[in-house]
Amino acid sequence: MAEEFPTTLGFALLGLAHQEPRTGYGLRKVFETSPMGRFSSSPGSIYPALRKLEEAGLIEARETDAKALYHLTPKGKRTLVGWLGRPVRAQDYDRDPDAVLLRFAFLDMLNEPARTIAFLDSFECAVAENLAALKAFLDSADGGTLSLHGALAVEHGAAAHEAALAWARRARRVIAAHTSPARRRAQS
Amino acid sequence: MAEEFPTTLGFALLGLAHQEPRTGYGLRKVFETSPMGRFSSSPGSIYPALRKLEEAGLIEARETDAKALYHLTPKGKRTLVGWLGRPVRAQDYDRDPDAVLLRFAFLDMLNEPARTIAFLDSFECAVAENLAALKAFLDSADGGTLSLHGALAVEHGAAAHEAALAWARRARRVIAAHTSPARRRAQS
DNA sequence: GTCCGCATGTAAGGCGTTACATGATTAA
DNA sequence: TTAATCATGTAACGCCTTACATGCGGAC
Repeated sequence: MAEEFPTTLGFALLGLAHQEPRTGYGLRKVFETSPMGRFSSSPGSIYPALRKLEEAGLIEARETDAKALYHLTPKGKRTLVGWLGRPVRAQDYDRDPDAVLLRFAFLDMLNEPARTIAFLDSFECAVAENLAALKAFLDSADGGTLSLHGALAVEHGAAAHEAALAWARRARRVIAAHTSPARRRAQS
Repeated sequence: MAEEFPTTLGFALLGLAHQEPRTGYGLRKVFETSPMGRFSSSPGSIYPALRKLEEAGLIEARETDAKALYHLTPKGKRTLVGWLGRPVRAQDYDRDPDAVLLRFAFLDMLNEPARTIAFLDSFECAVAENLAALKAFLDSADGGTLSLHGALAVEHGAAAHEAALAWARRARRVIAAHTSPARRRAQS
């Protein structure tokens, strides 16, 4: 049923372990000390998630120096890269914007600006679609069913979407600027 | 454990049933045809939630015209009003912004602009606090641990918070304008 | 010698998700 | 009469949450 295997939390762990092998505790610390905290809270979710990733063959604990550091298996890396490569659908951003941004955050591991740009393309489409839906709802309901407060609440959502669009455009510029002469030469 | 009884979905149902008594199906329809859809999805969550609200004595099904319409009991109304009156804490907005906006949307049932203003006060504080935390994180981590993509992802969050602040200020103006001469006379 | 941070878990509970099922009424 | 909409559910499953529990090592 639904079989979306690694959970958002699972992908967060996968991405972090790929950045640098860590212990379970080390992973927890990241959640506690960064905005990534939204994806977890304390051992009750992390340790079981790690075990499931391990059972699925996506990570392995390697004993290094008396510490068991988790690192990605090839399969784990494939899974992570596959996740990163998915285009952003409107429902993705609607249901769980945080997960979408998590994907963006990990996208730098690919070191392929073109992938990031493609991500931002689909991101903008998705957000624009959701924004249009909100506006359509406001137009259709306004002057009737919707209270003043209700309309304002929907407008909060619309404002958030507009901010996301502006962010995406800025991100695109930043990425482009960062991929200037030096890197572009190194790539081709 | 944690005993936060009515779930966000529960409060959504409470608020909708208070606006106007509806059948379970009628409530479902609201979720399917409005941005409130974020709080539910299909019967598997709504019917059990309704039963729990009924068992807790917050709503009652009244047989009207061969249809069972749910309406709030006095206790249900007290619970709802109590929820609406809570100040917004930083963690509230951080953990579940949607729930906070849902509260705002229902706030009009009180018909007390002062309450709405108080809500917006605490809302702004909460958002500002979260925004400051994100900025502090960016400042502390920048130039080191944080990748370009990571920093951009955090900035997306910051942009959303700033949009929320701007929205709150605008909402305040709209509410104030709506409470102009005519209503103000009626109130005092 | 005590406290704090490292490090790793388990147990109970609840809630939402998906998917399956069923019937009545009304419109084509 | 066949399809859609109204109307109400159940069952399996999984995941997160909270809270509890434990042990080691270093610092003061």
